[in-house]
Amino acid sequence: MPELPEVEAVCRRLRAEAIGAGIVQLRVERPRTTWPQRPSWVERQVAGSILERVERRGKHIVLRLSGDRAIRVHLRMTGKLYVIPDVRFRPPATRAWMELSGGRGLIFEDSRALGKLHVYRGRELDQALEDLGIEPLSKEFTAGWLVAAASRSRQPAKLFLMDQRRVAGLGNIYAAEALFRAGIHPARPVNRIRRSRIEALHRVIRSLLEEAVASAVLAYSEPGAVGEAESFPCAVYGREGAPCERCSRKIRRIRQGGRSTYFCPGCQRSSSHSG
DNA sequence: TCGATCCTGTAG
DNA sequence: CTACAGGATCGA
Repeated sequence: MPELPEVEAVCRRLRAEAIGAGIVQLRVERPRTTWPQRPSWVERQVAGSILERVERRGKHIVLRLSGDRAIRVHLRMTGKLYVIPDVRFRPPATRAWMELSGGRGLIFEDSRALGKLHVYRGRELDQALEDLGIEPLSKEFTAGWLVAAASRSRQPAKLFLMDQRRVAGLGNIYAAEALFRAGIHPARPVNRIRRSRIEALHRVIRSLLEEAVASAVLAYSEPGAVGEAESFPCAVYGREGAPCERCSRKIRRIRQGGRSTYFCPGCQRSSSHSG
């Protein structure tokens, strides 16, 4: 379920609930979850360590452990990572889990089982993350950076935004929402978009993500909330056929890179001369 | 740069 | 039954 804002919410909650906890044991229920690492090896690396820090890089969750170990979790489409009070009561779709000190459980639940969990020692983690692009909420992500990156690519705007090697953390929803706010047609090659509009795109990516993080954190802090942060009010995503909130034209859906793209044909024109 | 693929669940 | 799902990777 997660893009950057939801992953960020998960990280914050884990920090509040699990920092300092001992990891009594890790169990991998599904070998493919840690592939190509062997489950038995992964389990051995982690047992007996302390959870010291929780970090986010793009859509990846990094659990820093004592003993110079790190766990990297990617939730993909349907993954959830959360603490339960009693490790004995695990949901059916649990793909991996940790017994924390005191009998609590850290659960990696994932109905579609596309999510991943890997363990790294020392510097190995940096290698695993080296292909990831810039953090869109960092100070390095400037308008100038985006203008330069866009000028070097002929990719359609939406695929450009979703390319994790460029900007890390945007997915199908927030890429579409950002393009709507910036008034950019999702199929438009990024190197043919006016500079001022790329600068606008930079601004809306920031504000959109900040809003979405706030919204996800709020939704995810509700008691009982376990994985969902489906609270963000989308202007285009999932609204095919509904009227655009700005111009009342019908939201359209097209296919890009095998995925659905939603956009407003009135607010996001193929030519750069839209209003 | 595209399509197929990895999986399971749900909606139509 | 088919289509689709907030992701990423692989081979053609």
